[in-house]
Amino acid sequence: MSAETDLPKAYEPNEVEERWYQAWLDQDCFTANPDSDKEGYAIVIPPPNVTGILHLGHVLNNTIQDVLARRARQEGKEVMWLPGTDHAGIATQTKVERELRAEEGKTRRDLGREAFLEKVWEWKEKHEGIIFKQLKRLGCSCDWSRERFTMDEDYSQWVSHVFSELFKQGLIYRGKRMVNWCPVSLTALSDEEVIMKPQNSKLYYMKYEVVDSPGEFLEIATTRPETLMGDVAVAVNPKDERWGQYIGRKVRRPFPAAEIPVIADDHVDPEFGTGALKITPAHDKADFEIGLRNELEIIDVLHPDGTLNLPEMPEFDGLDRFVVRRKAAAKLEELGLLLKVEEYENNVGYSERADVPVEPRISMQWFLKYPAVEEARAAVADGEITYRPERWAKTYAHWLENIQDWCISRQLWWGHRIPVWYRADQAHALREAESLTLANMEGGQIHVGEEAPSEGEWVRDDDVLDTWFSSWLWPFATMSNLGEKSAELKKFYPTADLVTGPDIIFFWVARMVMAGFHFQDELPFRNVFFTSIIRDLKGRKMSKSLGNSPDPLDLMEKYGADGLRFGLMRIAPVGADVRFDEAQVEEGRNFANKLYNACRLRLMTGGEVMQALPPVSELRPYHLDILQKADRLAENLTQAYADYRFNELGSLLYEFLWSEFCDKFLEAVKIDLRGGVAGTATTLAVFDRIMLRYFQALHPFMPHLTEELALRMKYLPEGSFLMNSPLPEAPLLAEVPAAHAHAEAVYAVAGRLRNLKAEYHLAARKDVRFVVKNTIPWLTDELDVLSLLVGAEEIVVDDEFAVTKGTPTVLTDAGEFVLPLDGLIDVEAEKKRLQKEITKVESEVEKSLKKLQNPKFVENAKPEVVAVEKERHASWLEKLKQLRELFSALDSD
RNA sequence: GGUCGAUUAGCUCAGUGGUAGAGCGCUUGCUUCACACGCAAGAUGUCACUGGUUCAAAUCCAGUAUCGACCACCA
Repeated sequence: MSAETDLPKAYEPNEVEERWYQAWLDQDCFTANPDSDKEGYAIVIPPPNVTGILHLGHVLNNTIQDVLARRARQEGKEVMWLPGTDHAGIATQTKVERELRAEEGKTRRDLGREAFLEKVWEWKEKHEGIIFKQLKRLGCSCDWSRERFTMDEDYSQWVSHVFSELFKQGLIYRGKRMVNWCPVSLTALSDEEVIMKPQNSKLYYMKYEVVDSPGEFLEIATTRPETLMGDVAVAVNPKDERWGQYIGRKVRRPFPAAEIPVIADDHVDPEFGTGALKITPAHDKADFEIGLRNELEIIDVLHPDGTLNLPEMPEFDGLDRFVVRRKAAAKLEELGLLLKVEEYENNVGYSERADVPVEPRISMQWFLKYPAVEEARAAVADGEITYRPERWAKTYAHWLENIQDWCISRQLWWGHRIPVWYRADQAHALREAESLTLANMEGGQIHVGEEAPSEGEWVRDDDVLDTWFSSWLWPFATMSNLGEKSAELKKFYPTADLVTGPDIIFFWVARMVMAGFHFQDELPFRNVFFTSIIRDLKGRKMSKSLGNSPDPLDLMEKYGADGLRFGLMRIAPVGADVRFDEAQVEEGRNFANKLYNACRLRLMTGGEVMQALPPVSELRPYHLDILQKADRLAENLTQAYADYRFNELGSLLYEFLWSEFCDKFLEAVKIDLRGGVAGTATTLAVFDRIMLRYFQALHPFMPHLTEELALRMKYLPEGSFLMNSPLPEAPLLAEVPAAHAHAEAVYAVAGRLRNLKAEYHLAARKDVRFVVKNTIPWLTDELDVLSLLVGAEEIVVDDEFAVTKGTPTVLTDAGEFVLPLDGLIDVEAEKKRLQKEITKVESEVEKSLKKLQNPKFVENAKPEVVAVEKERHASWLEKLKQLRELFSALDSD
C-alpha cells in the first residue's frame, strides 16, 4: 500500500490553500498579457476603501468575480482582473481626524493642511493592503502587478485632465447653490450621499400677527422653528380661499422682529398643516426656490457646524440647531404665539458618513452638468450593456431621466485638489464671484490644470473633488496613462463584467458609463451583475454596530476559503437578498470533504491514472450512466454560466458529485474499486476521466482543493496547473447506448428494497436474501450490484418460488421481489402495508384517469404530454392489479 | 405619494403552464474496509389571500394583505 492510504480522513484546507495561492503567484498565473493572441477578458474590481477590511459582502462580490475570471481562463481567454483601492475621501479623512482627536486632542486645522495630509498618507500606508491580503486568502486571482490606487500619480493626472476637459467644454461651473451640507464633516455632499430617514418629529403650529390688522393672525405649521429667524415671507397657495385675502399684506415675524410679506406660490399644499408656509430661503431647498421666484432676501442664521449665527439674539447665538429648536418653541409659547405641538413623522435627510441630519445650505460649490447622458441611457435601454437582474435597468433609467447637476466639490483635504488657480491679485474677488465659468478662464483670471502657470502668482482652489469624481474613471484610468492608448486599453477595454451592488448604481455604475462614452467613446463594460445584500438570519443588514457580521477570516480559518466560497455561492440568489447562515458555509466545508474522500477512495485502490476510456462496448450501465450525466453537467454548467446563475452552478456541482457520483455510481462499482477484479481497470478509467473534468468544472468555485487533488491524483503533467488547463470540448460519450438506462432502474429498485428492509427493521442486516420473480432479462446481469446496493446476501431469480402467506413482496418495474421471512411476519402487518400502498396507487390511478377522460386535455395538450399521461396510467393500473392479487392471496386461506 | 421586488416544509431557499423540490433541522436504524464533515430509511406543504385566464396555475393576469428596497422639495 502506498503512502496515499495514510491520507487523513478529513480534508484540512488551510495549509493546502496557502500553498496553492503561493504557487499561483510564483508562476505568475494571474498576470495578464496584453500582447497575447487570446481573446481579452477583463474585470475591474470595485475598489474597496484603501484602509477597509473584508466583510461578507466583499467575499460574495469577489468570489463571483473570481469565478468569472477563472472560468474565462479555462475558456481560453486572456484574463485581466484588475485590483485597486479607493481613497474614500470623507471616510478616510474622518477616521484620521478621529484618531488625531483621541490621541493628540487636535483637529485637522490645528495641524494645517500639509501636516494633516501627511498624517493621512501615513495612515494609508499603515492600513492599506489589509483587504488585499484577505482577498488573497480567499483565493482571488487578481493581477496584483497592476494594483491601482485612485490617488496614484498617474491616476491623479487623469482626474485633473478630466476636470479640465469638462471645464473647457463648459460642463463644469462654479456657483452659489443650495447644497446638502454635513455639519459634522463640514462639507457639501451630493444628493446621493444623503439618506432619507423617517423621524419622529414635532409639528409646531404658531401664529404671526397681521401687520395691518392687529389682533388678527396667520397660522403657520413648521417642523423647524429654529429657522424662523431666517424667515423672509409666508407663502400660501393662490387658490386657497382661506388665505387669499392676505396675499400682498404683511405679517410680523416675532423674533428678531420684522415685517415680512405674505406671498402666493403654487408649491404650497393647502391640505398640509395650516396651508401657510414660512419661507426660509437659506435653510430649505424648496424655500430657496420660492425665494428665487419671488426675489426674496436670503438670511442665513446658521454657522457651517449647525450652530446658530445670530449675534443680535445672544440667547440663541452659538447654540446647536436642535437646542435652538426647543428654545425657539419655548419662546413662542412665552409670547403666546405657539398654538399647539403635534407628534409628526417625517423624512429627514442624513449624511451617509457622519449619520447626522444634513443642513440645506447655500454655498459656493463646483458643479458638473453630466456628459453623455443620452448615450449612457440608451446603452442600457438598448441592451448594449446588460443588467442582471434586468430590473435595475429601470432604476438606472429613471435616475438618468431626472438627472441633476453633480456637486463635485468637497470642503475636505483628503482627495484630489480642484485643479483651478486664481490670479493672486484677484483671488479674493474670484473666490466670492457669483459664478465662475469658461469665460473667466478665457479672460485669464483663472487657470485650470494640475500646475500653476509659470508666469505670475496664482493660488489654488482649496476644495477637493468628490471621491466618485475619481472612481467614475476607474475602468480606463487604471489601464492607461493620460494621453496614451495603452496595450491594455486596446486589449481589455471595454471590460467584460462588472460585479457590484445595486446600492451604487448612481454613485458609480451610471457615472462610469457616462465617463466611458465621453472619454473613451466606448462603454466601459458589457455586463453588470448586481449582487445581493447579505443579511443575518433575522433579515437585518450586516453591520459592525449590531455585531451580526461574522469575520470572513474566522470563517475561512474554520471552514477553509473553498468552503466559504462554495457555501456563499450556493445561497446567493439572483437579485434578492441573502440571509447568511454559518451552516451554509459548513455545508461548503462538508462538500469539500466529500470530494476529498471520493478521491481518497480512488487513491486507496491505487493503480495508474487512466488516460483513455475503454471502448463503449466494455462499459457497464453504471459507467454509461455517470458518463452521460457528466456530459449533461457540463452542458448545464455552460448554460448557467451564460445566464450568470451562480447559485444554480453551485447546486449542479453539488448534486452531481454527491448524489450521482458518490451515492449512486461509487456505491454501484465499489467492488471494482477494492481492486483486483475484472472490472477494476474500466471503472478506474471512468473515474479518472470524469474526475478530471469535474475538477475543472468545480475549479472556479473551489480553486485550491481542485488544484490539490488534481496534483495528488497525478491528473496533470508535472508543473502544469489545473487553473490553466482549457476545458475539453468533446463530450465523454459521443453516443449513449440504451443500456445506460438500466443503471437508473437498478438504483430505483435498490431504493424499494432498502425501503422494504427498513420497514421490517432489517436495515442494518447484510444477510438477508431476496427472491425475484418475473424479472426482466437484463436484470440477471445486475443482481450482484443490486445486492451490494441493497445490502443483501444474495438475490436469486426463481419464477417458481412459492410465496408463503405473509411474506413481504414489492412490485417494481424490474420484477416482483420477495423477502422470504418464513412466517416471522404477522399477516395482518403485511396486509396493512399492502393496503397502504394500494390506497396510494389507487389515488394515482384515479388522478390520471380523470385527466385522460377530459376530452379537452386530450385535444389541447401537447401529444407528448398526453402520451406520458397514458403510460403513467397504464403502469399504475398494472401495479394496482398486482397489488390486489398479493393482497387477496393473503386474505384467502 | 411613486416605482420595483418578495411571500413555497420548522429554518435558508430552488422551482417560466403538465405527478410540489434541495440542504439544514427533526424521527428511526447504522462506527459497513472513502467520508459521522458520513450512510440508509422516514415524517413534514391551504405554494400569503381573493378573483380571473386555461383542458390544466406555485407558475400567467387583476386586486388585497404583510415585509423590504429605491425614488420624491408636504413644511
